[in-house]
Amino acid sequence: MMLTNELNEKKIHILKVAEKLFAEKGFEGTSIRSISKEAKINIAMISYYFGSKESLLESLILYKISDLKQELENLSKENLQPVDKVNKLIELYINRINCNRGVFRIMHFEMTSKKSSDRKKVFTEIKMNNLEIIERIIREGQEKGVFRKDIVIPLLTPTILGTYFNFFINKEFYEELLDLKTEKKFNAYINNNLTKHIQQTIKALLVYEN
Amino acid sequence: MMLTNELNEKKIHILKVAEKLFAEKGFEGTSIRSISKEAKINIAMISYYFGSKESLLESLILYKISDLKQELENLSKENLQPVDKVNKLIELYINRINCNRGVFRIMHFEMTSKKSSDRKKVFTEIKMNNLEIIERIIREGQEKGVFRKDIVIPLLTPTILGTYFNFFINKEFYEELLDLKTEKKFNAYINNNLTKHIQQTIKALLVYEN
DNA sequence: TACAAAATTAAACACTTGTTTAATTTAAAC
DNA sequence: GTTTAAATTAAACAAGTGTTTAATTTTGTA
Repeated sequence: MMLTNELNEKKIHILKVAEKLFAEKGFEGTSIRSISKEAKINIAMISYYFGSKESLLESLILYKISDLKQELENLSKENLQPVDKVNKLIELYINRINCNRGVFRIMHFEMTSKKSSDRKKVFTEIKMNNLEIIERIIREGQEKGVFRKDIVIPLLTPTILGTYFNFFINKEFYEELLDLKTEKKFNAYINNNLTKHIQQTIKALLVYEN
Repeated sequence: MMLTNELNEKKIHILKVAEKLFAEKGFEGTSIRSISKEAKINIAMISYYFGSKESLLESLILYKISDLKQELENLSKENLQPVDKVNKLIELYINRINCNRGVFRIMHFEMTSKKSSDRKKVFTEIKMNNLEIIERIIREGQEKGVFRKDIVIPLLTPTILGTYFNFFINKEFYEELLDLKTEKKFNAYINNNLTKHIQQTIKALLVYEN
């Protein structure tokens, strides 16, 4: 019955459609029917391929973030000045998340209520892993005497990701305020101005002495 | 038919129950039936009192944030050093939002899909207003020569609120990581450590020179 | 007490949801 | 060409949704 973890072309097609709709309407707000309609396949095919809506989401997330870990790992081993490394980390993070809004929005906002505890474990693991990498980079900067010693490292991620997500959540507001009404302008602002803002913020926090 | 905007005891009771459930399960995830069950009233009473689930949410939001504007207004007129004023602003913001998680979570996370455009207008107005007050405070600090001149003021809010929300969204992760497993500990951490982290971050950004 | 308005109720309504069934078509293997 | 498994379909299913109805109880007033 084709209920495997492998991804063929049709499964990928479905995942892409699902991602698009999830990004627009959220996970709960997107029905299997709307996915099947948009993907031009029969409703039953989704259960046939993925088993359930939940498993579909799981497949989507795994499909989308599988190589982020490796990218971060590579970065942490690069030979860069501490500040540059952090800047690059932020740039990589924001760009990556911005390219995969749909999934990350669900991961960050719609996971609170659902408590499929094995999935929670997977996410906790990912977060733990990312935190360890960041920790390594910060400690390196501290040892080189560039960063302050009293940084609460686990709170850096909320500031980095939170700034992005809050900006993104208030998309319409900032589109109006900053004249970013085309998708191109909006993305350009994120990749330039917003990323720079976050980099400045984190740098200031890391090196500023009272 | 009791479809007014005034709030009697029973309506407030319903709002409180709704807030609690919304905080736990989200707006879409909370059914009118569950509200009526928890509030120990008949399902029909909610339509009877509020008209619809949407209007119930609207009532809840207005009920919860009606006096925040005044608080901010008062703060901006206080006679404080720029840094202290910003710190107090952050403290007030975080405390206020943390006390009204349920509503703010919905306002920030569940408004993307729904586009009841008159409600959007109300929120845009609130955001605009808050931004103006922050702008006033920052400009004051710039004129006094304490803050940098090149601050992108509209991006301060995403960093302040985003940090909080991202921390809150990942509640379970940080409960584990930082040993905050009781509600008391968690709230204490927010009111002390997290607030301080945000204050440090914003201060560093505002006064740090490259 | 009698009357009218308000409050409350159980039941029904119309609709959407995710999932499953059982029949049919397509594809592959022998 | 026949057989067997996979892919695809339309239809049904069971459960849940927000809302409305119409009947009943409670309340306040004359």
